[in-house]
Amino acid sequence: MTGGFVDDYLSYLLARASHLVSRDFHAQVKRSGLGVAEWRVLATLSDGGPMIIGELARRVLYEQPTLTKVIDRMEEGGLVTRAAQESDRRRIEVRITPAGTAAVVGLLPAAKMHETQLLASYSPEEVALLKSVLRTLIDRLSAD
Amino acid sequence: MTGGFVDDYLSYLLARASHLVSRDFHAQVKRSGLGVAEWRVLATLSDGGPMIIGELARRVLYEQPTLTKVIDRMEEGGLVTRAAQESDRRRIEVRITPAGTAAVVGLLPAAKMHETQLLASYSPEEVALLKSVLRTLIDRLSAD
DNA sequence: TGTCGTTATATGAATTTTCATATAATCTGG
DNA sequence: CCAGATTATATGAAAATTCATATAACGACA
Repeated sequence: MTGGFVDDYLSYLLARASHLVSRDFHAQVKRSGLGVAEWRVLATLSDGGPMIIGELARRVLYEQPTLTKVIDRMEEGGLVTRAAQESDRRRIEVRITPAGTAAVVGLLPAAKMHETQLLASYSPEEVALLKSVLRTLIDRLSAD
Repeated sequence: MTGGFVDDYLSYLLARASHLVSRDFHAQVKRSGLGVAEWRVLATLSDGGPMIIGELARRVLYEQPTLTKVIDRMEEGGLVTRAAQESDRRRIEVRITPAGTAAVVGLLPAAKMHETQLLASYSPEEVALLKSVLRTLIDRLSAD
């Protein structure tokens, strides 16, 4: 069952850890009436302010055409608004609405709590190193 | 751009690192004529031998009905075969074919090389701790 | 200012994925 | 041995995702 190539392969460890770590919380997200895509968009916007489609797509790990359709649905549902920037009307700024904020406000502390529980059995040094390695990987691979 | 909740959130760091780490290699997989799902299935089977649908679905991080359809296509394409176990005919064993092996055989060393390059700038201790934390997270969350 | 190359988002058709449930085999208690 | 509960996979309709490309706005330069 274990011991082969795959079980020591970084891509697989990351994919599986990511999958499992998200699983329980994503179930909670769905119970609250949001999909995972909506959760990611709202968490990102509520965290960092308005963002254009392309940047938001990179942030939430979707292709641009996929995100455009997610935003279509969310705009329809009143969770976000869409408006072209004055200075460059190609750039469409997505902005969270009060309804969107209301939809995530309860999930944000739940997410923090979920993370705290997950990491409770590791030392602060281990957690710091884990996050540091992940962040440097991300930074390096984002620079394209 | 940085410094908010999301940028320090473990789920997000894992998802983004996983996404970026896989991106280049997945492009290579697609150039070789396989999809990501096919690559994962073939890598898993070539690594660990035949496996029933349900276990394989957990391994490759797909829902069971999704994997059933992936296996439909792969069986159609001659990459795997499907056969019920003697002892329990509900359990369908998926087995890699010579054609399946031929399709992944070039990718496996490429995957190893990709990982080696990614981790080249970290110390062995950092790599060991990273993988150890990921594995303990996985083990803990798999136990359900 | 008009044309060309570039960047940003949208769209449509085809594929893939999901959700709920059907089918089928096995197990369990009486 | 039988009826109901459980487990494993398959199926079908609906939804989401992707790929290629269309549309539209901007930038540079003659």
